Amino acid sequence: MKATTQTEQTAQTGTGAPLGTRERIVRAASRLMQRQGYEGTGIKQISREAEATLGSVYHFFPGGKQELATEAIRHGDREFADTLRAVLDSEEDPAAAVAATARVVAEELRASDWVDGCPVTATSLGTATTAPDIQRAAAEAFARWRGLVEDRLRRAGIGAEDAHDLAHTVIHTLEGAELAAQVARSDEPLLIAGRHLARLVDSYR
Amino acid sequence: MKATTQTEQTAQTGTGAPLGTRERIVRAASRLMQRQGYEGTGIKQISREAEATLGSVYHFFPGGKQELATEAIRHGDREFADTLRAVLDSEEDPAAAVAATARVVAEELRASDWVDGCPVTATSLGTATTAPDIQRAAAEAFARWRGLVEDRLRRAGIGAEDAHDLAHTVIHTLEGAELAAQVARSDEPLLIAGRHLARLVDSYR
DNA sequence: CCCCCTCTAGAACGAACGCTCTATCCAGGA
DNA sequence: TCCTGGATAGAGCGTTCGTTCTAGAGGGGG
Repeated sequence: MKATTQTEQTAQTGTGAPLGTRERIVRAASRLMQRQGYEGTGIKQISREAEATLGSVYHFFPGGKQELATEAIRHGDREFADTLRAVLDSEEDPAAAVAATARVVAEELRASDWVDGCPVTATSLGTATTAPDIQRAAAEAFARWRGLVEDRLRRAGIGAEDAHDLAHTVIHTLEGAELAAQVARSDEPLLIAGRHLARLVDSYR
Repeated sequence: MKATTQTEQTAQTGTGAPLGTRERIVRAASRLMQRQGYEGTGIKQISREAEATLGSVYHFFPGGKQELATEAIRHGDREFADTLRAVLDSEEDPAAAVAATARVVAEELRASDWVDGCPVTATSLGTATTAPDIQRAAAEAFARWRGLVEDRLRRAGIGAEDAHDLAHTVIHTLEGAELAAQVARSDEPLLIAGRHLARLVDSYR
Protein backbone atom coordinates (compact mmCIF):
# COMPACT_ATOMS: atom_id res chain seq x y z
CA MET A 1 0.00 0.00 0.00
CA LYS A 2 2.01 2.85 -1.37
CA ALA A 3 1.45 5.74 -3.71
CA THR A 4 0.63 3.25 -6.44
CA THR A 5 -2.60 2.52 -4.61
CA GLN A 6 -4.80 4.77 -6.71
CA THR A 7 -3.85 3.08 -9.95
CA GLU A 8 -4.20 -0.40 -8.55
CA GLN A 9 -7.78 0.00 -7.44
CA THR A 10 -9.03 1.12 -10.81
CA ALA A 11 -7.38 -1.73 -12.64
CA GLN A 12 -8.05 -4.92 -10.72
CA THR A 13 -11.41 -5.92 -9.36
CA GLY A 14 -12.13 -9.48 -10.29
CA THR A 15 -8.87 -11.22 -9.47
CA GLY A 16 -7.43 -12.11 -6.10
CA ALA A 17 -4.77 -9.45 -6.50
CA PRO A 18 -4.46 -6.92 -3.67
CA LEU A 19 -7.05 -4.17 -3.79
CA GLY A 20 -6.29 -0.48 -3.49
CA THR A 21 -6.94 1.30 -0.22
CA ARG A 22 -9.95 3.19 -1.48
CA GLU A 23 -11.62 0.06 -2.80
CA ARG A 24 -10.94 -1.84 0.42
CA ILE A 25 -12.60 0.94 2.40
CA VAL A 26 -15.68 1.00 0.19
CA ARG A 27 -16.09 -2.76 0.38
CA ALA A 28 -15.67 -2.85 4.14
CA ALA A 29 -18.18 -0.02 4.53
CA SER A 30 -20.67 -1.76 2.27
CA ARG A 31 -20.39 -5.08 4.04
CA LEU A 32 -20.56 -3.64 7.55
CA MET A 33 -23.46 -1.29 6.86
CA GLN A 34 -25.30 -4.13 5.17
CA ARG A 35 -25.23 -5.99 8.49
CA GLN A 36 -25.38 -3.22 11.05
CA GLY A 37 -26.98 -0.29 9.26
CA TYR A 38 -25.67 3.22 8.84
CA GLU A 39 -25.84 4.36 12.45
CA GLY A 40 -24.68 1.03 13.79
CA THR A 41 -21.43 1.15 11.88
CA GLY A 42 -18.54 3.34 12.99
CA ILE A 43 -15.87 4.91 10.81
CA LYS A 44 -13.18 3.45 13.00
CA GLN A 45 -14.65 -0.01 12.64
CA ILE A 46 -14.65 0.40 8.88
CA SER A 47 -11.04 1.55 8.79
CA ARG A 48 -10.03 -1.33 11.03
CA GLU A 49 -11.85 -3.89 8.89
CA ALA A 50 -10.43 -2.41 5.70
CA GLU A 51 -6.93 -2.43 7.16
CA ALA A 52 -6.67 1.27 6.47
CA THR A 53 -6.13 4.16 8.82
CA LEU A 54 -8.50 6.92 9.75
CA GLY A 55 -6.33 9.32 7.80
CA SER A 56 -6.82 7.31 4.64
CA VAL A 57 -10.57 7.19 5.09
CA TYR A 58 -10.86 10.96 5.36
CA HIS A 59 -8.35 11.41 2.58
CA PHE A 60 -10.47 9.48 0.10
CA PHE A 61 -13.82 10.55 1.52
CA PRO A 62 -13.57 14.16 2.71
CA GLY A 63 -17.34 14.20 2.97
CA GLY A 64 -17.04 11.85 5.93
CA LYS A 65 -19.46 9.11 6.85
CA GLN A 66 -22.24 10.26 4.55
CA GLU A 67 -20.07 10.30 1.44
CA LEU A 68 -18.71 6.91 2.40
CA ALA A 69 -22.22 5.55 2.86
CA THR A 70 -23.43 6.76 -0.53
CA GLU A 71 -20.38 5.16 -2.12
CA ALA A 72 -21.10 1.94 -0.23
CA ILE A 73 -24.66 1.96 -1.54
CA ARG A 74 -23.46 2.48 -5.08
CA HIS A 75 -21.11 -0.46 -4.62
CA GLY A 76 -23.96 -2.69 -3.46
CA ASP A 77 -26.06 -1.36 -6.30
CA ARG A 78 -23.52 -2.39 -8.96
CA GLU A 79 -22.91 -5.72 -7.28
CA PHE A 80 -26.55 -6.80 -7.25
CA ALA A 81 -27.12 -5.37 -10.71
CA ASP A 82 -24.43 -7.71 -12.02
CA THR A 83 -25.97 -10.84 -10.51
CA LEU A 84 -29.42 -9.66 -11.55
CA ARG A 85 -28.34 -9.33 -15.17
CA ALA A 86 -26.74 -12.76 -15.10
CA VAL A 87 -29.65 -14.57 -13.48
CA LEU A 88 -32.31 -12.92 -15.62
CA ASP A 89 -30.49 -14.07 -18.74
CA SER A 90 -29.95 -17.59 -17.45
CA GLU A 91 -33.52 -18.68 -18.19
CA GLU A 92 -35.47 -18.70 -21.41
CA ASP A 93 -38.84 -17.98 -19.88
CA PRO A 94 -39.25 -14.59 -18.14
CA ALA A 95 -41.39 -16.07 -15.37
CA ALA A 96 -38.76 -18.73 -14.73
CA ALA A 97 -36.09 -16.03 -14.73
CA VAL A 98 -37.89 -14.13 -11.98
CA ALA A 99 -38.32 -17.26 -9.90
CA ALA A 100 -34.63 -18.03 -10.36
CA THR A 101 -33.75 -14.60 -9.03
CA ALA A 102 -35.69 -15.26 -5.84
CA ARG A 103 -33.87 -18.56 -5.49
CA VAL A 104 -30.46 -16.98 -5.89
CA VAL A 105 -31.24 -14.28 -3.34
CA ALA A 106 -32.44 -16.97 -0.93
CA GLU A 107 -29.27 -19.00 -1.40
CA GLU A 108 -26.99 -16.05 -0.76
CA LEU A 109 -28.95 -15.01 2.30
CA ARG A 110 -28.86 -18.51 3.74
CA ALA A 111 -25.14 -18.78 3.00
CA SER A 112 -24.53 -15.72 5.17
CA ASP A 113 -26.56 -17.26 8.01
CA TRP A 114 -29.38 -14.77 7.35
CA VAL A 115 -27.19 -11.79 8.12
CA ASP A 116 -26.37 -10.21 4.75
CA GLY A 117 -29.62 -8.68 3.59
CA CYS A 118 -30.04 -5.96 1.01
CA PRO A 119 -27.11 -3.54 1.38
CA VAL A 120 -29.06 -0.63 0.02
CA THR A 121 -31.99 -1.03 2.38
CA ALA A 122 -29.93 -1.56 5.50
CA THR A 123 -27.68 1.38 4.79
CA SER A 124 -30.37 3.86 3.83
CA LEU A 125 -33.06 3.03 6.37
CA GLY A 126 -33.34 5.60 9.10
CA THR A 127 -31.41 8.30 7.26
CA ALA A 128 -34.39 9.92 5.55
CA THR A 129 -34.38 13.07 7.62
CA THR A 130 -30.64 13.46 8.12
CA ALA A 131 -28.99 12.49 4.84
CA PRO A 132 -30.83 13.09 1.56
CA ASP A 133 -27.77 12.06 -0.45
CA ILE A 134 -27.99 8.55 0.92
CA GLN A 135 -31.70 8.37 0.15
CA ARG A 136 -31.06 9.48 -3.41
CA ALA A 137 -28.40 6.82 -3.95
CA ALA A 138 -30.80 4.19 -2.62
CA ALA A 139 -33.59 5.37 -4.89
CA GLU A 140 -31.25 5.23 -7.85
CA ALA A 141 -30.28 1.65 -7.00
CA PHE A 142 -33.90 0.53 -6.90
CA ALA A 143 -34.57 2.33 -10.17
CA ARG A 144 -31.63 0.64 -11.88
CA TRP A 145 -32.72 -2.80 -10.72
CA ARG A 146 -36.27 -2.17 -11.88
CA GLY A 147 -34.87 -1.06 -15.23
CA LEU A 148 -33.06 -4.37 -15.66
CA VAL A 149 -36.20 -6.35 -14.94
CA GLU A 150 -38.29 -4.13 -17.17
CA ASP A 151 -35.88 -4.61 -20.06
CA ARG A 152 -35.95 -8.36 -19.59
CA LEU A 153 -39.75 -8.46 -19.61
CA ARG A 154 -40.04 -6.28 -22.67
CA ARG A 155 -37.56 -8.45 -24.50
CA ALA A 156 -39.89 -11.35 -23.67
CA GLY A 157 -42.69 -9.58 -25.47
CA ILE A 158 -44.55 -7.99 -22.58
CA GLY A 159 -46.07 -4.58 -23.26
CA ALA A 160 -44.37 -1.40 -22.12
CA GLU A 161 -46.77 -0.42 -19.38
CA ASP A 162 -47.18 -3.94 -18.02
CA ALA A 163 -43.42 -4.43 -17.99
CA HIS A 164 -42.95 -1.16 -16.11
CA ASP A 165 -45.46 -2.11 -13.43
CA LEU A 166 -44.29 -5.69 -13.17
CA ALA A 167 -40.71 -4.59 -12.69
CA HIS A 168 -41.81 -2.50 -9.73
CA THR A 169 -43.55 -5.38 -8.03
CA VAL A 170 -40.84 -7.91 -8.82
CA ILE A 171 -38.10 -5.84 -7.22
CA HIS A 172 -40.15 -4.64 -4.28
CA THR A 173 -41.57 -8.05 -3.49
CA LEU A 174 -38.09 -9.54 -3.49
CA GLU A 175 -37.02 -6.72 -1.20
CA GLY A 176 -39.79 -7.34 1.29
CA ALA A 177 -39.49 -11.11 1.15
CA GLU A 178 -35.76 -10.91 1.78
CA LEU A 179 -36.40 -8.76 4.82
CA ALA A 180 -38.93 -11.24 6.16
CA ALA A 181 -36.62 -14.14 5.42
CA GLN A 182 -33.94 -12.41 7.42
CA VAL A 183 -35.96 -11.94 10.60
CA ALA A 184 -37.56 -15.38 10.29
CA ARG A 185 -34.24 -17.02 9.43
CA SER A 186 -36.00 -19.03 6.75
CA ASP A 187 -36.03 -18.94 2.97
CA GLU A 188 -39.74 -19.73 2.82
CA PRO A 189 -40.80 -16.10 2.23
CA LEU A 190 -38.43 -15.77 -0.72
CA LEU A 191 -39.39 -19.07 -2.31
CA ILE A 192 -43.10 -18.34 -2.02
CA ALA A 193 -42.50 -14.88 -3.44
CA GLY A 194 -40.63 -16.39 -6.36
CA ARG A 195 -43.53 -18.70 -7.22
CA HIS A 196 -46.10 -15.93 -6.97
CA LEU A 197 -44.04 -13.50 -9.04
CA ALA A 198 -43.63 -16.14 -11.74
CA ARG A 199 -47.36 -16.70 -11.75
CA LEU A 200 -47.98 -12.97 -11.95
CA VAL A 201 -45.56 -12.47 -14.83
CA ASP A 202 -47.06 -15.44 -16.63
CA SER A 203 -50.50 -13.89 -16.39
CA TYR A 204 -49.34 -11.02 -18.59
CA ARG A 205 -47.99 -13.10 -21.46
CA MET B 1 -47.96 11.66 36.86
CA LYS B 2 -48.02 10.17 40.28
CA ALA B 3 -48.17 6.72 41.75
CA THR B 4 -51.47 6.27 39.94
CA THR B 5 -49.55 6.13 36.70
CA GLN B 6 -49.46 2.38 36.42
CA THR B 7 -53.25 2.05 36.64
CA GLU B 8 -53.87 4.92 34.26
CA GLN B 9 -51.87 3.48 31.41
CA THR B 10 -53.68 0.17 31.38
CA ALA B 11 -57.10 1.80 31.38
CA GLN B 12 -57.07 4.55 28.80
CA THR B 13 -55.66 4.20 25.35
CA GLY B 14 -58.14 5.55 22.85
CA THR B 15 -59.26 8.77 24.46
CA GLY B 16 -57.45 12.06 24.69
CA ALA B 17 -56.96 11.58 28.43
CA PRO B 18 -53.37 11.87 29.69
CA LEU B 19 -51.33 8.73 29.21
CA GLY B 20 -49.30 7.03 31.89
CA THR B 21 -45.55 7.47 31.93
CA ARG B 22 -44.79 3.96 30.76
CA GLU B 23 -47.13 4.25 27.80
CA ARG B 24 -45.72 7.61 26.82
CA ILE B 25 -42.23 6.14 26.81
CA VAL B 26 -43.23 3.18 24.64
CA ARG B 27 -44.99 5.40 22.14
CA ALA B 28 -42.11 7.84 21.90
CA ALA B 29 -39.67 4.96 21.45
CA SER B 30 -41.84 3.39 18.76
CA ARG B 31 -42.25 6.61 16.81
CA LEU B 32 -38.61 7.64 17.03
CA MET B 33 -37.21 4.23 16.13
CA GLN B 34 -39.66 4.04 13.25
CA ARG B 35 -37.99 7.12 11.79
CA GLN B 36 -34.38 6.79 12.90
CA GLY B 37 -33.87 3.11 13.52
CA TYR B 38 -32.64 1.40 16.66
CA GLU B 39 -29.07 2.65 16.67
CA GLY B 40 -30.07 6.11 15.52
CA THR B 41 -32.33 6.68 18.49
CA GLY B 42 -30.96 7.55 21.92
CA ILE B 43 -32.50 6.76 25.29
CA LYS B 44 -32.19 10.37 26.32
CA GLN B 45 -33.99 11.51 23.20
CA ILE B 46 -36.79 9.09 23.96
CA SER B 47 -37.12 10.26 27.54
CA ARG B 48 -37.11 13.87 26.40
CA GLU B 49 -39.76 13.25 23.74
CA ALA B 50 -41.90 11.25 26.17
CA GLU B 51 -41.60 14.00 28.78
CA ALA B 52 -40.22 11.46 31.21
CA THR B 53 -36.90 11.32 32.97
CA LEU B 54 -34.07 8.89 32.50
CA GLY B 55 -34.86 7.44 35.92
CA SER B 56 -38.39 6.59 34.83
CA VAL B 57 -37.19 4.91 31.65
CA TYR B 58 -34.87 2.58 33.52
CA HIS B 59 -37.48 2.05 36.22
CA PHE B 60 -40.02 0.67 33.73
CA PHE B 61 -37.47 -0.97 31.44
CA PRO B 62 -34.64 -2.38 33.54
CA GLY B 63 -33.48 -4.29 30.49
CA GLY B 64 -32.43 -0.99 28.97
CA LYS B 65 -32.58 -0.05 25.33
CA GLN B 66 -33.15 -3.58 24.06
CA GLU B 67 -36.16 -4.21 26.27
CA LEU B 68 -37.55 -0.83 25.29
CA ALA B 69 -37.07 -1.62 21.61
CA THR B 70 -38.87 -4.97 21.78
CA GLU B 71 -41.74 -3.23 23.58
CA ALA B 72 -41.76 -0.55 20.88
CA ILE B 73 -41.97 -3.23 18.19
CA ARG B 74 -44.85 -4.94 19.98
CA HIS B 75 -46.60 -1.58 20.11
CA GLY B 76 -46.18 -1.09 16.38
CA ASP B 77 -47.27 -4.66 15.85
CA ARG B 78 -50.58 -4.17 17.68
CA GLU B 79 -51.16 -0.82 16.02
CA PHE B 80 -50.83 -2.10 12.46
CA ALA B 81 -52.74 -5.27 13.31
CA ASP B 82 -55.69 -3.12 14.33
CA THR B 83 -55.79 -1.15 11.10
CA LEU B 84 -55.17 -4.34 9.11
CA ARG B 85 -58.19 -6.03 10.69
CA ALA B 86 -60.35 -2.99 10.02
CA VAL B 87 -59.33 -2.51 6.40
CA LEU B 88 -59.53 -6.19 5.49
CA ASP B 89 -63.11 -6.28 6.75
CA SER B 90 -64.10 -3.07 4.98
CA GLU B 91 -64.43 -4.73 1.60
CA GLU B 92 -66.58 -7.61 0.46
CA ASP B 93 -64.14 -8.99 -2.07
CA PRO B 94 -60.81 -10.31 -0.71
CA ALA B 95 -58.84 -8.97 -3.67
CA ALA B 96 -60.37 -5.55 -3.17
CA ALA B 97 -59.55 -5.77 0.54
CA VAL B 98 -55.90 -6.37 -0.21
CA ALA B 99 -55.79 -3.45 -2.64
CA ALA B 100 -57.47 -1.26 -0.04
CA THR B 101 -54.75 -2.16 2.45
CA ALA B 102 -52.06 -0.97 0.06
CA ARG B 103 -54.00 2.26 -0.43
CA VAL B 104 -54.27 2.89 3.30
CA VAL B 105 -50.57 2.25 3.85
CA ALA B 106 -49.79 4.66 1.02
CA GLU B 107 -52.02 7.34 2.48
CA GLU B 108 -50.45 7.12 5.93
CA LEU B 109 -46.96 7.17 4.50
CA ARG B 110 -47.70 10.20 2.37
CA ALA B 111 -49.33 11.95 5.32
CA SER B 112 -46.08 11.62 7.27
CA ASP B 113 -44.14 13.10 4.33
CA TRP B 114 -42.63 9.67 3.57
CA VAL B 115 -40.96 9.45 6.94
CA ASP B 116 -43.03 6.99 8.98
CA GLY B 117 -42.36 3.61 7.40
CA CYS B 118 -42.87 0.23 8.97
CA PRO B 119 -41.98 0.53 12.67
CA VAL B 120 -41.04 -3.12 12.94
CA THR B 121 -38.64 -3.09 10.01
CA ALA B 122 -36.91 0.14 10.93
CA THR B 123 -36.44 -0.88 14.53
CA SER B 124 -35.23 -4.42 13.92
CA LEU B 125 -32.98 -3.89 10.90
CA GLY B 126 -29.33 -4.08 11.78
CA THR B 127 -29.83 -5.74 15.13
CA ALA B 128 -29.63 -9.32 13.88
CA THR B 129 -26.27 -10.11 15.41
CA THR B 130 -26.55 -8.04 18.58
CA ALA B 131 -30.11 -8.42 19.83
CA PRO B 132 -31.98 -11.66 19.14
CA ASP B 133 -34.91 -10.53 21.32
CA ILE B 134 -35.64 -7.70 18.94
CA GLN B 135 -35.46 -10.02 15.93
CA ARG B 136 -37.88 -12.41 17.59
CA ALA B 137 -40.40 -9.64 18.30
CA ALA B 138 -40.16 -8.53 14.67
CA ALA B 139 -40.69 -12.08 13.41
CA GLU B 140 -43.75 -12.41 15.65
CA ALA B 141 -45.20 -9.19 14.26
CA PHE B 142 -44.86 -10.39 10.67
CA ALA B 143 -46.37 -13.73 11.62
CA ARG B 144 -49.37 -12.09 13.27
CA TRP B 145 -50.02 -9.86 10.25
CA ARG B 146 -49.76 -12.84 7.92
CA GLY B 147 -52.20 -14.67 10.16
CA LEU B 148 -54.77 -11.91 9.81
CA VAL B 149 -54.50 -11.94 6.01
CA GLU B 150 -54.60 -15.73 5.90
CA ASP B 151 -57.79 -15.80 7.98
CA ARG B 152 -59.40 -13.24 5.72
CA LEU B 153 -58.56 -15.21 2.59
CA ARG B 154 -59.80 -18.48 4.05
CA ARG B 155 -63.05 -16.82 5.06
CA ALA B 156 -63.37 -15.81 1.40
CA GLY B 157 -63.21 -19.45 0.39
CA ILE B 158 -59.56 -19.78 -0.59
CA GLY B 159 -57.92 -23.10 0.22
CA ALA B 160 -55.68 -23.52 3.26
CA GLU B 161 -52.37 -23.85 1.47
CA ASP B 162 -53.07 -21.12 -1.06
CA ALA B 163 -54.21 -18.76 1.70
CA HIS B 164 -51.05 -19.47 3.68
CA ASP B 165 -48.78 -18.71 0.74
CA LEU B 166 -50.76 -15.69 -0.42
CA ALA B 167 -50.66 -14.19 3.06
CA HIS B 168 -46.87 -14.38 2.95
CA THR B 169 -46.62 -12.56 -0.35
CA VAL B 170 -49.28 -9.99 0.51
CA ILE B 171 -47.53 -8.88 3.68
CA HIS B 172 -44.02 -9.04 2.29
CA THR B 173 -44.87 -7.24 -0.91
CA LEU B 174 -46.51 -4.45 1.04
CA GLU B 175 -43.41 -4.31 3.20
CA GLY B 176 -41.05 -3.99 0.26
CA ALA B 177 -43.27 -1.58 -1.63
CA GLU B 178 -43.55 0.66 1.41
CA LEU B 179 -39.78 0.72 1.68
CA ALA B 180 -39.43 1.66 -1.97
CA ALA B 181 -42.16 4.28 -1.64
CA GLN B 182 -40.23 5.79 1.24
CA VAL B 183 -36.93 6.23 -0.57
CA ALA B 184 -38.64 7.34 -3.80
CA ARG B 185 -41.02 9.66 -1.93
CA SER B 186 -43.84 8.41 -4.13
CA ASP B 187 -46.84 6.18 -3.57
CA GLU B 188 -46.50 4.57 -6.99
CA PRO B 189 -44.77 1.41 -5.69
CA LEU B 190 -47.56 0.80 -3.18
CA LEU B 191 -50.38 1.42 -5.62
CA ILE B 192 -48.86 -0.87 -8.25
CA ALA B 193 -48.29 -3.50 -5.58
CA GLY B 194 -51.93 -3.22 -4.52
CA ARG B 195 -53.15 -3.83 -8.07
CA HIS B 196 -50.85 -6.79 -8.58
CA LEU B 197 -51.71 -8.37 -5.25
CA ALA B 198 -55.39 -8.05 -6.03
CA ARG B 199 -54.83 -9.73 -9.39
CA LEU B 200 -52.83 -12.48 -7.72
CA VAL B 201 -55.47 -13.13 -5.07
CA ASP B 202 -58.15 -13.12 -7.72
CA SER B 203 -56.30 -15.79 -9.67
CA TYR B 204 -56.82 -18.22 -6.78
CA ARG B 205 -60.59 -17.81 -6.51
C1' DC C 1 19.51 15.73 -5.45
C1' DC C 2 15.74 17.58 -3.65
C1' DC C 3 11.29 19.12 -3.83
C1' DC C 4 6.44 17.94 -4.10
C1' DC C 5 2.39 15.73 -3.64
C1' DT C 6 -0.30 11.82 -2.70
C1' DC C 7 -1.13 8.79 0.80
C1' DT C 8 -0.49 6.93 5.49
C1' DA C 9 -0.47 7.36 10.49
C1' DG C 10 -2.71 8.16 14.83
C1' DA C 11 -3.17 11.48 18.78
C1' DA C 12 -6.61 14.53 20.36
C1' DC C 13 -11.24 17.06 20.64
C1' DG C 14 -15.86 17.94 22.13
C1' DA C 15 -20.14 15.72 22.03
C1' DA C 16 -23.13 12.05 22.70
C1' DC C 17 -23.76 7.33 23.94
C1' DG C 18 -26.00 3.63 27.40
C1' DC C 19 -26.19 3.02 31.94
C1' DT C 20 -25.60 3.46 37.25
C1' DC C 21 -26.35 5.63 41.25
C1' DT C 22 -28.16 8.33 45.05
C1' DA C 23 -31.62 11.46 46.57
C1' DT C 24 -36.28 12.95 46.79
C1' DC C 25 -41.26 12.85 46.36
C1' DC C 26 -45.71 11.29 47.86
C1' DA C 27 -49.98 8.30 48.38
C1' DG C 28 -51.71 4.48 51.22
C1' DG C 29 -51.32 1.16 55.16
C1' DA C 30 -50.22 0.32 60.06
C1' DT D 1 -47.94 9.63 62.91
C1' DC D 2 -44.46 7.22 60.83
C1' DC D 3 -43.19 3.91 57.49
C1' DT D 4 -42.96 1.73 53.02
C1' DG D 5 -42.12 1.32 48.34
C1' DG D 6 -43.22 2.66 43.63
C1' DA D 7 -42.08 6.56 40.82
C1' DT D 8 -39.42 10.69 39.60
C1' DA D 9 -35.23 13.31 39.09
C1' DG D 10 -30.73 14.16 37.12
C1' DA D 11 -25.63 14.31 38.01
C1' DG D 12 -22.00 11.54 36.66
C1' DC D 13 -19.54 7.15 35.07
C1' DG D 14 -16.54 5.24 31.33
C1' DT D 15 -16.74 4.61 26.52
C1' DT D 16 -17.26 5.53 21.84
C1' DC D 17 -18.70 8.60 18.32
C1' DG D 18 -17.38 11.55 13.91
C1' DT D 19 -14.14 14.65 12.84
C1' DT D 20 -9.85 17.50 12.77
C1' DC D 21 -5.17 18.12 12.75
C1' DT D 22 -0.23 17.67 12.40
C1' DA D 23 3.53 14.78 11.16
C1' DG D 24 5.90 11.59 8.32
C1' DA D 25 6.71 8.20 4.36
C1' DG D 26 8.19 7.68 -0.24
C1' DG D 27 8.38 7.61 -5.32
C1' DG D 28 8.50 10.59 -9.71
C1' DG D 29 9.80 14.97 -12.13
C1' DG D 30 12.66 19.15 -12.17
